[in-house]
Amino acid sequence: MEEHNNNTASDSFDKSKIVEVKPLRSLAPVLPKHVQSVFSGGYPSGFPPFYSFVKPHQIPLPKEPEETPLDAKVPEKTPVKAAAAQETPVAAKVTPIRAYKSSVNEEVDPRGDDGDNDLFSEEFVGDKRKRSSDNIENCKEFLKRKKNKTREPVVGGTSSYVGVNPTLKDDGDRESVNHVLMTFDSIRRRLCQLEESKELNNALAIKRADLRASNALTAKGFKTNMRRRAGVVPGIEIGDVFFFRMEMCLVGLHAQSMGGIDYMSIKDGSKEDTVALSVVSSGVYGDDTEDNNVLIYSGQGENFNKKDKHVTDQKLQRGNLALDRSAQRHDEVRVIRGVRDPVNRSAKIYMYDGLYKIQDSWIERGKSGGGIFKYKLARLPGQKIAYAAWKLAQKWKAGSCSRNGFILADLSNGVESIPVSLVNDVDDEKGPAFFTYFTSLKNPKPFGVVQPSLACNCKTACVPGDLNCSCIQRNEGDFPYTANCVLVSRKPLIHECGPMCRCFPTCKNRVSQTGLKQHMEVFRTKGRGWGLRTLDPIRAGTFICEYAGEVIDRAKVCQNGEGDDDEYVFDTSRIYEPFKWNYEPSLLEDVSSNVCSEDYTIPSPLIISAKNVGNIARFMNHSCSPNVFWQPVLYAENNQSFLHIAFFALRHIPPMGELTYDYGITIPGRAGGSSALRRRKKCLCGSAKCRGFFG
DNA sequence: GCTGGGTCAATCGT
DNA sequence: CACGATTGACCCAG
Repeated sequence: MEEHNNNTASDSFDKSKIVEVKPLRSLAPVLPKHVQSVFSGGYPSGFPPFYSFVKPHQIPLPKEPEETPLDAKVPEKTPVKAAAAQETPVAAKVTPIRAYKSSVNEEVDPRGDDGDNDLFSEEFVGDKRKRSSDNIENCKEFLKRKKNKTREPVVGGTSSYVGVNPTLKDDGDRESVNHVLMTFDSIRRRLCQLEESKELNNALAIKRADLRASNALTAKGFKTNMRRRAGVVPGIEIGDVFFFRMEMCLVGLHAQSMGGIDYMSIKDGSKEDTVALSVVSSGVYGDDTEDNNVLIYSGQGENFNKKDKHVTDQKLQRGNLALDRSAQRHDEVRVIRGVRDPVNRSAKIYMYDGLYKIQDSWIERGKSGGGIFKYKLARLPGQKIAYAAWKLAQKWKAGSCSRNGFILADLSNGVESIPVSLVNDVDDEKGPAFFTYFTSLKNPKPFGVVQPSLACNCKTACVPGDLNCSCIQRNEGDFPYTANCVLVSRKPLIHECGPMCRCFPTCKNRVSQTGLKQHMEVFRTKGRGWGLRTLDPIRAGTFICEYAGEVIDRAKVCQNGEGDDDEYVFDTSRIYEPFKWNYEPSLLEDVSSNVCSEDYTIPSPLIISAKNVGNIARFMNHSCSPNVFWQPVLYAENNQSFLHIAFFALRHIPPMGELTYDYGITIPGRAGGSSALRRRKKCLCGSAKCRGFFG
């Protein structure tokens, strides 16, 4: 494999290219001060506890809040205060959200009155297909009932699902916000999967999965921060990103599903008044300015009537009136910046950019001649840098702007199709210790299970719902990814198409083999060595990278066990804290679905050392509230199946967000060496749910 | 590959 | 309680 050592070639599929990075020092592990049982008590049997995600932003960390001063113009002290001020003002500790397993359902039998059953049944043979068509039936039935305005039971009763604590429905916190967002997206992904697999059969399409998912949650009262408020929304942090307007509705950031201005009426003594709460800048009216702390916002109202071709002025009513009143009272208005998604041109990404005040308003003539209200909003000083950081990141990506601490443009030296920059604006370290950049596994061992047919015979690309595809068959009939290449559900094992399959390399069932898609950066953290962060916003379920390195056996780990040699070891046999990521079928009325187990089944442990050979994954730090998870992926090469470890985004990750995953805990006595505890490192993740140790 | 028009639709206020 | 105003998300034609 190593004979072609050509760094200049740019074929990202060629895993054999190797690049050398200058040797430098590496960070020694910090040893724990005292011994502690990490998972003391374990979990209630039967269900995994839900992660807390209390402090998902690793930048800035509470202990080092001024890390990454992205904007030199901001005085050094202000961001610190801002970060503290932005801390959700939760008065009392709220009981954690309970997760419990869905019991056998007693939901309404979706069959009966619907005559569409024939659309789904014939072509499918076997148990799984039948259940799958039931799922579709259930969804359709649910949607039909929703249309007929049938009231769904609220939390409690016989329908069991993972709900929102009733006390958090009005006033939420970080945990409830993340819980709602993750549940929303899990359902949305599942609906996409159902829709895409159904297209082959010409059946009724489930369009607008975002709206359907929102319906499903709304029907169950699965929302948070429903009390309308001006100013800070508890649990929502400046810089949070959203991929659908509905997401902002569900967590109380902006209640209008379409309208750009959210407002409410208030009673001021005997007088009724109206206040603007938030605005969503769609980024299409030319509302961007040179200064990222200023937003020119256009009022609402049709300016040009297409029917009678009549041009009208905007009226000082509704949202426009609310903005006017808020301007007079100097109220704070939440601002959400909408930006067109460069990856998916028809989609938009939204970022919460904190509180602004209306400084000025005037009327302009629009292109068609009608009067348009304009509002100048200025960002309140002292808030954590968010939208401006995103803009800066875009400039850095384009190389159109110099930056502090810049060391290397591409750590992978051309091996990745997208450069991986190296920066350190923290200390004098000039780079990580020597290693060889490589994007897959060296010396992999064939997977222990004999597969009857390792490859599929699809002609161009495997199509969701095509049950003749042997790769889809091995995924139990489900296509693991949506058309956007987003993972739908965690599974014990994902079967991808491989080099032996007849389908093209562009087949959507090869997500983990297509290389880096996001702009990544290796950066110096404060106190945690090097870390990995993204310059692009990443949506939940997105493939990030494989854990590349040399496959080693346990004896080798023991042998290397002293010192910091095991710092770069990934080991599937560690204890990993379980968490729920997949959709909850009871929320979908998808009750007959066989929900994927989220327990991985790996017959023999896979141990990978990225000490000498590896990719960006080796720089990802540990967190007890991570935003990335790993997933075993299997595909065939040279008549044998090989297991790979693929990393996916656990939730949306904002630009400049650090990527972290749970390193797990080494089973005592198994790790080799005299004491397993020796290897454990003090955790500095700063999460509220921090276990204190990892490794 | 990109744009622009068409379609469907959720939410809150009136 | 129904309807209107708003315009996002996505699709398809050009």
